[in-house]
Amino acid sequence: MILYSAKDIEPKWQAAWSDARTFLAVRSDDKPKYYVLEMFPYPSGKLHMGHVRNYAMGDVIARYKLATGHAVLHPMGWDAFGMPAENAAMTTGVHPKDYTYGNIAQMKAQFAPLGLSFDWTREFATCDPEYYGQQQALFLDFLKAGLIYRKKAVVNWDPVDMTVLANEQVIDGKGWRSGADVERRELVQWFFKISDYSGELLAALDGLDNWPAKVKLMQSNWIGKSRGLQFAFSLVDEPQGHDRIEVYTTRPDTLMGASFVAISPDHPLAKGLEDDPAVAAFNAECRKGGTTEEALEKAEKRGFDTGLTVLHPFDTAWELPVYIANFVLMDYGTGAIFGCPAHDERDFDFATKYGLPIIPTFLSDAETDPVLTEAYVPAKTEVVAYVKGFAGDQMQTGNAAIEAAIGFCEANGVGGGVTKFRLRDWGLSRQRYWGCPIPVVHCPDCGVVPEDKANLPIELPYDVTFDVPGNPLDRHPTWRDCACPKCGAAAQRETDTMDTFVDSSWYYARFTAPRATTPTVLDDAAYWMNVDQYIGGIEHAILHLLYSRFFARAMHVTGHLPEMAIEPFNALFTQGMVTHEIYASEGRTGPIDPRGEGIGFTKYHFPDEIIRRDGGAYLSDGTAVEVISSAKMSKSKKNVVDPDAIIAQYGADTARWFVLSDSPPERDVEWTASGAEATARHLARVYRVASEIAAMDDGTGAGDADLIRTMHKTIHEVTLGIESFGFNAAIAKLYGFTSALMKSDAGGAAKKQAVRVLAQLMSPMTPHLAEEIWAMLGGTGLIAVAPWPVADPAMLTEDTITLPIQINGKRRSEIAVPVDMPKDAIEKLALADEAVIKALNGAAPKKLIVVPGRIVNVVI
RNA sequence: GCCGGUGUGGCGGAAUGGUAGACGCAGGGGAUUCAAAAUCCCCCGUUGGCAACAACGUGUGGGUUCGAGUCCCUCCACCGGCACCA
Repeated sequence: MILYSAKDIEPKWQAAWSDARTFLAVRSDDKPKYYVLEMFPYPSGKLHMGHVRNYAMGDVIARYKLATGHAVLHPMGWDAFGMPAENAAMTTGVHPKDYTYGNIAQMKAQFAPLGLSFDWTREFATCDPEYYGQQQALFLDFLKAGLIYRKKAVVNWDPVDMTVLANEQVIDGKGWRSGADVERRELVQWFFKISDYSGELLAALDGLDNWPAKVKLMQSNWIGKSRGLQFAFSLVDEPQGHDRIEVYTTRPDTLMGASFVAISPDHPLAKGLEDDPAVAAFNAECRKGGTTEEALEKAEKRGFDTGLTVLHPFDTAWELPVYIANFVLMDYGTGAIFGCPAHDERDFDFATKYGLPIIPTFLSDAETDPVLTEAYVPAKTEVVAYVKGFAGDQMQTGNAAIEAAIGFCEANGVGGGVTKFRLRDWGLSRQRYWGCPIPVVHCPDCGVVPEDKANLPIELPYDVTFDVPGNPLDRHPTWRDCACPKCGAAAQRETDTMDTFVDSSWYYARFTAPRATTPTVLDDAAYWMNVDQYIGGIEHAILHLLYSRFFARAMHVTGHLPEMAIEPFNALFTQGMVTHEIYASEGRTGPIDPRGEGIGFTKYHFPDEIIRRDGGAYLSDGTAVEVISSAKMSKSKKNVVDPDAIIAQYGADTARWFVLSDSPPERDVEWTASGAEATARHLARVYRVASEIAAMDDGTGAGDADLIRTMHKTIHEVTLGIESFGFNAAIAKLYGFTSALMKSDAGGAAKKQAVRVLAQLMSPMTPHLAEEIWAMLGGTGLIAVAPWPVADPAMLTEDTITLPIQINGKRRSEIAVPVDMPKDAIEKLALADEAVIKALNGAAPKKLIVVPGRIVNVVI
């Protein structure tokens, strides 16, 4: 018996592809181009199964497109800046640069045995000066084009470590290392004017036909277009010279129910009142905790009565109290709101807490002066009776009421209707070392001066230390010192670096000309762009993808991309995670750091430490282990399976096939040892069957026609499956075809034809095995570039089909009919069916539904 | 808290509004073997029944429809995102 050995065949074919330069992206005049891109990885140093899945999917597409005659661009690179390298520097003393490039080398070595069809000649890392220098050039062009500006913005401030923290480093409102209460503090930072594009980024979502609807919806909600009323309350006294409070509301229809005004603790008026120690203390209290919207929204709603009052715009005898409230955000609208407790749950709670009036403006019936026990929030389409309103009595809530209210206010000189977006400008400044330096200089005379492009790249200095928290660039003895590009005087560099999202916002464009001495080359970009298929995690649905869409537009405005590339990703696919069971036992290993292993009293175990028997799970010493349901593979939970080990045991084809076969690609897939074994067994079976068939004489057999028909159906189904990302369904069809091939009594000629097609259909998933079989059956050249098989349409239809017969929607019988039998003939046949006759019992059916080719339903 | 998604046998899952459970795993039975491994064949939602078959069945509760896993509403659970994790 011939045994299948992945170990022997996989390196052989990888070398063959490499020698033939099979995956080199080459522009072509006579082939259509196809650009397939998977979100590039952060070089953590360790390839995990999630990577394998992501890149296996991209590889299926890339190889399929190659076989269907495209000039394919399938590049790979590294999203290499970021916090982990600095954390490693702090904990182990390794330099971020050495750490990062070391990790890249390791991961690249782990990629090799997977047999992925990358064009490695285009590889780059975002931490290469050749890359980030071009990014600095883009920054300067964006700055010149007015797409970048400076303003104050809040950051998480650790008052003990005296450093800015990422949201991830704030745990329950405390700094992850110091444990100190985090404060929100303002810093002057650089911003991209993404909000200038709010309307366009929203409108253009409509054209993204091959994006998941959910991603478009999430982006749409994130951009958050709203229609509302902007107006001002007059302050009764004029504290600190303020005579009015500007308010934006999306619910002007509740204006008659206003019972208080609340301003953000960061509102100029609130800050102006800080001479009062009580106000200062309250504001300081509000500034505690992290900056995330989640933290702010979940915090207890608190208010401080300033004692100030404002006048209701429609009744100057009506004074409303002014509160400072922790739930009002300076970043939204005007940093001030009015509260209508009757029709908003949060305002209702606030009013109850502080004893404020609750004034209904509309009700479900005409009841007057009711006492509400909770906020009354009518459904969008509910018709309500207004007791206090703008347009009289009966009216729908929702947009009609809001527009009516805006119209009434405008007519009476109270503010105006405005359209606002929720999307905020993108702050790109980071107070960190391991990122792209922002290429500006602070000159004592000229102020903020952009660097000369001739001085790019502004390289990160290597001689830095991480012994104290904070940005090493700030305390570097010489790196900051420079000459002002404008006047030549001694000046200092900006020490902030760029958000790593900047790096990943244009790498797809750089891949089209990765060695160019300009950010892009228009001619190459015009040829390869857009990305025809982009693949990555759903966790990037909003930020990364939105930033990239903005960046492509900004790059077009500054002449770095053609107009056709302003929506850089034609099609998007978001894949699920790879998960694994978690094994936990009692026992404390002690916290290593606040985020690491050993939190609480649970000890986790790697899958290969576990022995399954009698339906339980045990360690080798017999200790029982709790099996916790599957979750995303993570180091802290130890529920990881190392691709290296799987490849060593079964080969890359098994790993690839399994991660593609077991779940739909957009859903999570659970890695199971038994599943991997079953896959290995199946691939061995395919190999064995192919070997046996290769040894057959060319002849005919009784099953020839059936086998060839099945073959054409499989070609059709697998092709459709690949094109629609139905990899798991396509693989199920390949199982079926293999089994048909084994059972068939077709002759050698037909079987050889079928097995060659089987190899071709499998080749995107299991390329090495496919090449081996192809060679075994005398296929010409590499299967990777052999033309994709085409199904004969005539082979896809059957002459007769089985129609199920339902009685009152329940299946009761079936009839076999010619595929083109007319409807009335089917009706006659159905009524003649034994089960139908019995059920009708002589009566006529109430209704007879015939869906040709599908079903018959007899309604009695 | 807000936005988005998911929920189907013991398990992963399949199913243009039209036969629910394809395909795979696990399990059971058999063939082969001195025996085992490997391989091959059959069975396999739940309940009742020897069986034919019947009833029930796609997270919960309602609705639309001749017909709902699929569409609409409610609730529950879990997952992703929430602007400095990448």
